[in-house]
Amino acid sequence: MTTTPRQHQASQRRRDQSSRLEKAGRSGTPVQITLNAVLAALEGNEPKVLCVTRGADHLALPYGPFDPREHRTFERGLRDWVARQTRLSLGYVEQLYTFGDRGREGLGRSLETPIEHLVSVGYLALAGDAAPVDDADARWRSWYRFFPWEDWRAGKPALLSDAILPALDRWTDNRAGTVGDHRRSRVETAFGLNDLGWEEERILERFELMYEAGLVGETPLHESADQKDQPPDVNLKARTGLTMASDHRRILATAIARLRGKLKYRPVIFEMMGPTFTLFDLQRAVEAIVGFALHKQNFRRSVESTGLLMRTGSMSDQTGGRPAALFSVNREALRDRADMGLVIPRLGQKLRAPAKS
Amino acid sequence: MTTTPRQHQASQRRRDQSSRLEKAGRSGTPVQITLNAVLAALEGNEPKVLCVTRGADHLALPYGPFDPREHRTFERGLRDWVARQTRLSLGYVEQLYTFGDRGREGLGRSLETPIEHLVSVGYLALAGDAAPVDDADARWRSWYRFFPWEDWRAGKPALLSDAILPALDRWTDNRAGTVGDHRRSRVETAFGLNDLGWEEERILERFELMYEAGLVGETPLHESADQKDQPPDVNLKARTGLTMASDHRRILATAIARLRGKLKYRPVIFEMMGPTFTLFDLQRAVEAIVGFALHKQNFRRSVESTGLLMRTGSMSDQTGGRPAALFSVNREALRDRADMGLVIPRLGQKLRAPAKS
DNA sequence: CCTATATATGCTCAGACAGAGCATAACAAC
DNA sequence: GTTGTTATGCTCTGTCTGAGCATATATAGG
Repeated sequence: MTTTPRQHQASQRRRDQSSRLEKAGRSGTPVQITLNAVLAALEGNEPKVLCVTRGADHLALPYGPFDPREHRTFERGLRDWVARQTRLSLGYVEQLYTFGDRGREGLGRSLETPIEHLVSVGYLALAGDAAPVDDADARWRSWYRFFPWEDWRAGKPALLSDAILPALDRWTDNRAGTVGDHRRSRVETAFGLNDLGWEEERILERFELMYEAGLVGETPLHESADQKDQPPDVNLKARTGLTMASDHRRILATAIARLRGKLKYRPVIFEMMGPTFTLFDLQRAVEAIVGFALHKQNFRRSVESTGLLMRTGSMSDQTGGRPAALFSVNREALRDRADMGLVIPRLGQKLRAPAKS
Repeated sequence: MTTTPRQHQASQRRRDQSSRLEKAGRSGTPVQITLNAVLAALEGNEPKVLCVTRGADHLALPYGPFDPREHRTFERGLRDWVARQTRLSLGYVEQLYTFGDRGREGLGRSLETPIEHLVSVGYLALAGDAAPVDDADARWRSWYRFFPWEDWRAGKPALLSDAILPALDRWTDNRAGTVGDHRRSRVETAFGLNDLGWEEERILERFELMYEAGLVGETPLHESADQKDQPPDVNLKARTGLTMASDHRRILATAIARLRGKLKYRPVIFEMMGPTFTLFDLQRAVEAIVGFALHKQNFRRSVESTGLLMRTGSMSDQTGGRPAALFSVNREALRDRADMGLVIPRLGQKLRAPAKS
C-alpha cells in the first residue's frame, strides 16, 4: 500500500508481486471473525427474532466465533454453531453483510469499548418455528419491539405521527441550506411523505435517519449534540423501541429489509410456515413480515396462481367462520420455480380492518 | 464452541460469557482480510472489468489488503487503495459477498495452494469510464471474454447450442435417478430451457453448473472425474472463455449478476454514463450489461417516463441517421428517487437486429 | 435535386395484470 | 332461523407492457 506509481519500474517482481494492484495482498493485520446471526421465525402473528442478553442490561443478537480450522465455510460454521446451541432447524440461510469493526458507520460505538480488529459477518437465518431455546438468556422477541414504527398492520402507528415525524421535522429545520434540504429529502423518501408512499424495505434508512437525529437509544450523546442541533429528546428515545448492544439493531434492520425484499422474488415465506396452513395463515405471515395488511381476495388470487401450493383436502376449523381449506407447499414446484415471489403491493391508504381473532 | 447444553448449569458466567449463544465470541483463529474488487466500466458498447495478471499466466481480479489500523471501513480501504493505484473515480460501490477461504465452494482451489485463514471481501465498483490504468499488468477486458455464452446481443450464442448445452445434457445423462433429475432440473432453470426463458441474472448459477460439469478451465480434473462421469472435455474447456485465478471468475459472475439485477430497481446505470448521452446510448449501455437487445421504442418510453432525464437541448450527430437528442441525468430527481430502476423485460424470442455502427 | 438507407421519435392497439369491491358460501352462537 | 364471522368466487376498470406501424430527419451517392 505504500508503493507509488513512480516506483514501479524499480520494483523487483516476485511471483506474488507481479502487479502493484495485487502486490500487498499478503500483508495486513490479522483480525478475528465473528458470525452474527439474525434468527427469525414466526410465532402466531408475530415475527420474532432470537435475542440474548449481553452484560447486565443489553440485548444483543446471538453471535459466535468463526474458526477456519474447524469449518470450511461461514455458513457451515453458523449452522453448526446454531445446531449445537439450539434445537432450531434452520431453513434458509443468507449472508447479509460484513462489517469491519470500526466500520460500523459510527452506530452504537458508544455502548462498549471498540474491539480492535474484529470483523463480523452478519447472517439472516429463517427458522420453521420459534421453538423454545434451552438457554435462560436467549429469548424470542417480536421484532416490532425494536421497531414499533414499522408495524402498520393495525393502521399507521400513532408514534410516527405524534412523535417521530415531528422530531424529524425539527431535525431538518435545525439546519438551513443544503444540509437541511438534504436531510428533508432523505426523510421524505424514507418515510414516504408527500405521496411518495411508505416502502417497507426502507427500514434501514429510517433507522439510520432516526439514529442520526438522535431519536433512538443507540445514538451517542455527542453525535447529535453539535452546535446547531437541538439536544436529543430523552423522552422520545424511551419510546422508540428496545435498544440493542453495539450496532445490532442496525443489523436486525438490515435483516428485516432483506427479508421484506426477498419475499417479492423468492418463495422464502414457505421456509417459515408449518407443513399445512390456510391461505389466510399465509397472508398473516406475510403481513407480519412486511408490516401492513393486504387485500385478502387479491392475495389469494396471486398466491394460488403461482402453482406453488397444493390443497391437502382437509379443512381448518380454527377460523371462527367458514372453514378454510388447508394447503401445503408443492416442494417440486418450489425447486423448479425458486425465482417466484409473492405479489406484494405498496402500502395503500386503505388498511384492512385488523382481524379480531 | 465446545460447551454442550448439559454443561450449562455448571458453567461459570463471566460478563462476556453470560450466554452460551455468545460465549465464544472472543475466541477463534485470527485471519487475514483481503479486499477483492470487481471494477466495472463501459467502453463503447462493451462492458469491461479491470484485470491484473497473477504469476506467469493467470488473470485475476485486483485485490488489496485490508488493514483495520489504517481504515475505518472496508469501503474506505477499497476506495483509498483504488485511488492510489489508479486514477479511476469510483461512483457506486457495493459489497458483494464475503468468502471464507476454504469456503469458496471448492471453486478453483486447484489453481494455487490454498492460503489458510484468508477471508476475502468482494466488492463491486462502477467507474465512469474505462480510463487507462498506469500499470502494465492491469488491463480492462470485456467481461464477455470470460463468459462468452452470456452475450446474446447478436442472437443466441452458437457456443451454447453447439457445445455447452449438449455437454450439459451428457452430464445429466451420466447419472440416473434423482441425481440426474436434480442436475437436469438445475440446468433447465439456469439456462431457461423448455420455455422457461433465459434469465440474465442467473449467470452465477450457469457458471457453477458448468464448473461442476467440468466445462470450464477452473474445474480441477479430479472433481468431475469420479466413477460415473465422463472425462472432462478438454476441447470444450478451451472455448468457454478466459480462465481466472482461484475463484475470481466466480466473483466476477457474482458481480455481474448483482449489477444485472440492480439495474431493475436502482438507477445505477447512470453511474456508468458520461455527462450527456442519447437514449440509444443509454440503451446500448443497458444492453451491454444485461447481455441482450431491447425493444427501442418501449425502452425510450419507460426511460422517459421515469423523470430521471433532462433534455440538454443539443443534439448528437454521431448517429448516422436522424440526429438524436442529448440527455443528461437529473441529479435531483435521482437523489429523491433512488428507488427507481429500468424496465427490463425478459429476453424474448425476437432479438433486435444488431446495430451496424 | 432525388433516392436509398439509416436512425430517431411519435403513436396505436391488444393482452396481461393489479387494485378494489360485490356477492355468496359455510361455519358458530344464540 | 338470525346474526356474526370468515372463506371463497367473480367482476370491473385502469394501468402497464409487448409489439409493431408510421413518420421525421439525417447522410451518401447518383
